[in-house]
Amino acid sequence: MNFWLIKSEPAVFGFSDLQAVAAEPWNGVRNYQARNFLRQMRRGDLCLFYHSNAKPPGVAGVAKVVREAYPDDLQFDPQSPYVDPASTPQNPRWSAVDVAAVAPLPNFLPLAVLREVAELAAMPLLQKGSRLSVMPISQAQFVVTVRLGGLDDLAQQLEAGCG
DNA sequence: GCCAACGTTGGC
DNA sequence: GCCAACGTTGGC
Repeated sequence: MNFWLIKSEPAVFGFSDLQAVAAEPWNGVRNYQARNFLRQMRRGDLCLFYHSNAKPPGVAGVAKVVREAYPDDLQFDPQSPYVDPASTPQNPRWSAVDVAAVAPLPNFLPLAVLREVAELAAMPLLQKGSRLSVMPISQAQFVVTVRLGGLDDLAQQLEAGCG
């Protein structure tokens, strides 16, 4: 299993919005590096759900991948701001996955708190200039984060290897 | 292929 | 609102 961090602006789509639906297409990603990470996602992979452009920004919950990469519909939609005229159904440029909520963090973890955790110092999110909306993280980083966030059971399951 | 200009992200 | 960092575009 792999672990990821995905960003969303809560004013647009926050973790509570994810909890309100069975699954949500993670589309509109228009950065090649982020797209390539989307394509590496596998069913069952777990994601930290990060609120960007928020007050405060931080990790709000845990989500999981429920459908692996498929062509992002929005690239063909002339009405969408995410349309890409250079993309064709025969050769789609952009991908989406579907994600579903697993659990909210009982303790929301603000970015400022994450920065103080030594075990998380290498997380891509915390690197200078990091702007990717989808990034890989290690299992250790995921476990440390969800434990800090109050999901002790999930942390324990993953450490026991039966996650 | 270089690089300046521009747009976007996202914390503060 | 500001601005640093980064990606993309397009002229040459």
